[in-house]
Amino acid sequence: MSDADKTPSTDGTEQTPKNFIEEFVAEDVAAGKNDGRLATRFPPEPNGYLHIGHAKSICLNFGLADRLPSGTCNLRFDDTNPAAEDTEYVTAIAEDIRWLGFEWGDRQFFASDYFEQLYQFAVTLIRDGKAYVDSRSLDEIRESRGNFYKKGSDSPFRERSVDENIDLFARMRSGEFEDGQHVLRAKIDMQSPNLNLRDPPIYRIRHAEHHRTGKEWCIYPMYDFAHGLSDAIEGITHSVCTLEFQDHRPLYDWFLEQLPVTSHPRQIEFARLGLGYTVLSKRKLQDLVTRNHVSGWDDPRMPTLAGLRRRGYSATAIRNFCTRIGVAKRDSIVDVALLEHALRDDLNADCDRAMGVLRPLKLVIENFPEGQVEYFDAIQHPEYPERGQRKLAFGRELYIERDDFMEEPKKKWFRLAPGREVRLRYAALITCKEVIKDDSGEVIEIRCTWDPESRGGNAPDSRRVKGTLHWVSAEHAVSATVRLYDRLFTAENPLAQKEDPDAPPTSFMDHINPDSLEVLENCKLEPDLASLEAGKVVQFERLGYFCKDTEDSKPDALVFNRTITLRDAWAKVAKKSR
RNA sequence: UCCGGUGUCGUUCAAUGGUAGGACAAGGGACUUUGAAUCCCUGAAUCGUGGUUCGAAUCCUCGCACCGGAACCA
Repeated sequence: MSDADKTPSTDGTEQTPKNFIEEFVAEDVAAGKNDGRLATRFPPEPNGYLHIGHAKSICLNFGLADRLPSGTCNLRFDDTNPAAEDTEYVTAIAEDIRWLGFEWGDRQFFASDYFEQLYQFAVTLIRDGKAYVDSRSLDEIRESRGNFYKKGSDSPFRERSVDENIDLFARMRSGEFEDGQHVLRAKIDMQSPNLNLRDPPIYRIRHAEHHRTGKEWCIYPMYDFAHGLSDAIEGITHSVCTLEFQDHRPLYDWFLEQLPVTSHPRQIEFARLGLGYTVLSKRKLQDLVTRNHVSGWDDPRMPTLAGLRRRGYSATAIRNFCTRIGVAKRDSIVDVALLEHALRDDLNADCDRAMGVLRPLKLVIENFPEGQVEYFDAIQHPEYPERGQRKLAFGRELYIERDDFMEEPKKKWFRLAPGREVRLRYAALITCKEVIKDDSGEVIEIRCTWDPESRGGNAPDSRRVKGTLHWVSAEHAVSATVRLYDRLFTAENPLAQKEDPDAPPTSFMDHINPDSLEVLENCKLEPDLASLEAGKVVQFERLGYFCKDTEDSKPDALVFNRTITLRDAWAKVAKKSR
C-alpha cells in the first residue's frame, strides 16, 4: 500500500485501512474522485427496530466518514413502502443510533423527501424511451419475467409510445387507477441473465397512507430506483450495503447512468453480521414479539439495540465488538463469546462493585452478640481506588449464596463446608460449625463462629483461606426481584436445517430456549442498591453485572436484570470432575 | 440447468508473489480478600486438483462445497 492510500482522520492522524471497504475509500480519495469528498449514509427502513447487525453497519458507515475531517454520514430513512413503515420506528431508530454514540447533525433525510424529484426522474426515463407502463396483472408480469434458467419475454406494452406512457404515468399519480392496475417498468433487457435487469418495476400504485407524506401520493418508487437516486441526490460517494444487493449493483449503476445526476456513488457490499444463538432478521425478531416469546422489541433477551441497552450492554462494548469482528465478504457466524468478552471488558473497567445474594441461605454467627452491628470498609472498584469506599453493615445474621455451601464438598471445592473456614469479603474469617435442615432434609441455616481478630478479612497470624464469599446483613439487606437471562435459542444457528434432506424443515422457533428467563424473588442486596439509578450497571461481586430495570423496577419493588455473568472458572472445574 | 459471490486455526479477521499472524475460544501456569480482573506459556488453519514461478493462501486450469438471486419488499 502506498502512503496515498492513507487518509487523515478527523483528529489529523493517519489511518491505515483496516478492511477492504476502507481500502476502496482510501484509494478513491487518494485518486481525487468526487473532488476528494467522502460521504456515506446509513439507510434504515423504518419498519422495525435496529439490532446488533445494524450496529455493524452504523459503525462502518459513520466510521468511514470519520476518516476525513470533511467526511459525512447521513441518516436516511428508506421509507418507500407505506404499508410497513411508521414514525414510531423513525423515533426509535434515531434514539438507538444516538445511544450507540453517533450523531448526524442536520443530515437526517427521508427518501420521501425526494418523492417529487424521483417522480420527475421517472418522467425523464419515459421521455427517453427507457421506461414504460405495463398494464398486465402481477401474475402475468411475473410469468413473463422467466426464471433462473429461462429468459424473459417482452411485454406487449413494452413499445407503448412516449406520449401514452407519460399520460398513463400521470394518471397513475393522480389516483385514477386501482392498486396493481399498472406499473412503471424500466426498459432494460428481458433476456438478461441477471433477473434484476429484466425490466424491473420502478413505480407501483399503492393507495396507502404514508407516515410522512400522508395521502399526497398513491404511487411509490421501488427500492432499486429510489435508493441509488437518493444516494446521488445527497451526494453520497460510497454506498455501503450488504451482500444480497450485489446482483442489484448493475441496476444501481444503470439508473445513475440514464439520469442527469451530478454524482455517481460507488456501491460496495459486505457480509451482514451473523451471531451465534440468536437471529438477526427484522422479520424473525418481529415474529418473536408478535408471538409473545419475548415481552417486546426491548426485551432484554432481544439482540435489538433497545433490548441490549435494557439488558445493561454499554454502547462502548457494542462499538468495540463491531470493530473487532471486522468487515469482509464471506458469510460468518460470530461467536457470542466475542460479544460477551467485549461486554465484560468494558463493564469490568466501568462498573462499581456491590454485593448481592441471589439465592439466600441464612448464616448465623454464634459468637457475635445479638443486636450488635459492625461496619467494614469495602472498595468501590479494585483497580481504581480513587473511586472510594463504602461501609458494609455486618451483624449476627447474614445471608450467603446457597451455591457457596456444600455439605459434602467436591474435589477442589474451596468455599464453605462443614468445619471449613472461609472469608466473608471485606468482613472476617468464619468457620462452619453446624448445618440445620428442615424436615425434608434441605439445608435452611448455617451456624458459624467468626474470628474477631480477622476483622477486615485477614487474621493476624496471616493464615490463608482459599475461599472468599459475598454476603449481606440480614437486618440491612433490601429484597429484590432479579431476572437471569440466557440465550434465546438453544442452537448456535437456529436457521440451520438438518443434514438429512428428507427431514421435515425446521423453523427457528423450534430452537427457542424455554429457560431463557429465570426470575428470582426475594434476592437480598446491600441497601445502597435501592437508590441506584435505573439502567446503571454494577457488578455484584462473584456473580456478574446487573442493572436496575428501566421499565419494571419500582422503589418498593426492585427489579434487577442480570446483564452477564462473570467468567466462572469453578463451573469449568465442576464440569470436568463430573 | 442460469447469474453473482465466498472458501485461511474451533470461531472470526489479516497476510495484496517472499517466515501464514492477531483476537476470541480451548488447555496449562503465576498472582489474588471476586474461582473475577491481570500476567505468562501451549496447541491449533490455507477446500481439492493440475499448472506458472527460485518461491503460491495469493496468479492460471479443472473440480467441489457453501451463500445470495426468480416481491408491484428493502
